[in-house]
Amino acid sequence: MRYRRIPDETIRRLPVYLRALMEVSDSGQENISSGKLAGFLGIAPYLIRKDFSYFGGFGTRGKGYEVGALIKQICKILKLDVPNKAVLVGVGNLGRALLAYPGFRAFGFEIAALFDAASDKISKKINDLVVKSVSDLADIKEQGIRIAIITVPGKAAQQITDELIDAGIKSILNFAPCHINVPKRVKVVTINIAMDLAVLPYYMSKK
Amino acid sequence: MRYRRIPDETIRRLPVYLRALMEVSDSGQENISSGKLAGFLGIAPYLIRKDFSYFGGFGTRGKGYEVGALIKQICKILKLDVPNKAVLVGVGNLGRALLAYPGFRAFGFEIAALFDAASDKISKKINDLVVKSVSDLADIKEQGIRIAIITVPGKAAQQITDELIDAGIKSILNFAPCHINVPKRVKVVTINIAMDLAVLPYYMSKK
DNA sequence: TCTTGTGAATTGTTTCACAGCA
DNA sequence: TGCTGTGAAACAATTCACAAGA
Repeated sequence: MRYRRIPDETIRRLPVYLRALMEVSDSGQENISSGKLAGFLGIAPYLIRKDFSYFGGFGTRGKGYEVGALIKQICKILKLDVPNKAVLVGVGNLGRALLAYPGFRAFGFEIAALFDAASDKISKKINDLVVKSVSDLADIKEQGIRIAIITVPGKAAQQITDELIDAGIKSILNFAPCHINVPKRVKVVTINIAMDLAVLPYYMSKK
Repeated sequence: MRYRRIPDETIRRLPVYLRALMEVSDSGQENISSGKLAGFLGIAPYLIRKDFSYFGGFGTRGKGYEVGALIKQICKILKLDVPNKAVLVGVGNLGRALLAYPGFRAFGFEIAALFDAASDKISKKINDLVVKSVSDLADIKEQGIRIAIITVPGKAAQQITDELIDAGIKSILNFAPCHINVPKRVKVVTINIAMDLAVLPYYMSKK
């Protein structure tokens, strides 16, 4: 295939493939076809093939894809082949739930620092990590952390974002229910739980 | 504008607009232009105008959109103008965090029933709700609950989904890190926290 | 003059159909 | 025979440019 920019949608699906492949691998299977994978994932087989083809065909005709090799390849593409440290800002209910969430580790992520604004939380220890004051955010510079997870109230989100960027953060997973302004070089993914829920009644009424 | 199907992406943005408009309204402003709103949201002004235009022009040229009327209109489109009850299945860390999450209420959602599989959680009371056993899921039929939020481990997700559908659930917000099979008439939105995080290293390395 | 509303152009993504290799 | 890989077609969403109303 001649060179083409890799679609963002393809990148978004790679972790989905990765997780499914890790499960297939655990079950001992060494090969899987796009059709089988499609059954697992609810994604069309031709879309799976096209997605994989952007990175150079590593399937075998008649046989499917080699699971182990594919896992390695996707990890490499996504830069998950090295450990990734993240800082969590906002140790409320959601923040603490994320801290206990096992899904991050599976992709090689480690939450390596905690910050909060509330004085009653600062200096408390959670999961072997001491919660620090947001006024000390600059500390993460020395730890080489480039990813931040924000679970602060909307009102605080922009200021925390600015401080994180000053402290060298290069990408952000944002749970605050609002848009945050960042320089173009910084990537933001916003997860907006209430807003994802809010579309359901619309679709329900259509059926 | 001649009739056209409303894009899914437009629907997905409506709650975003709604939340911003509620803030604008709280601040006392009665009118807002697409340009101003664009500044708030990081969405292009012409896209905002096009989105609103699908529902019939309710702006005024030279002046902008009437905030109160627009809020009412979007609520009506999304069917958020009536209270919506939801059931939460899986009262782990994430489930409890969602239970405490104030964002749902702002859109008129109420978590009206809790279920879990773990016997040590069953019959416990959280926020005035008693946790029931998943074997009693059929109970929700009588309560007229049509929306479910699933925060169970991946392994349990499909079985819970099937039982929810038997119990009359029409749409699902799924936090389990896997695809769930449902009949076409049921709408599923999956939020996959770890997978949203997993794309960040890729984009970081591009800059 | 300001700002909406919208056809047309552009860009991006998915689906199809099938050639070609194991 | 089974399944990949991929151009081309179809579909979907965004961006542009500008006419027209307040």
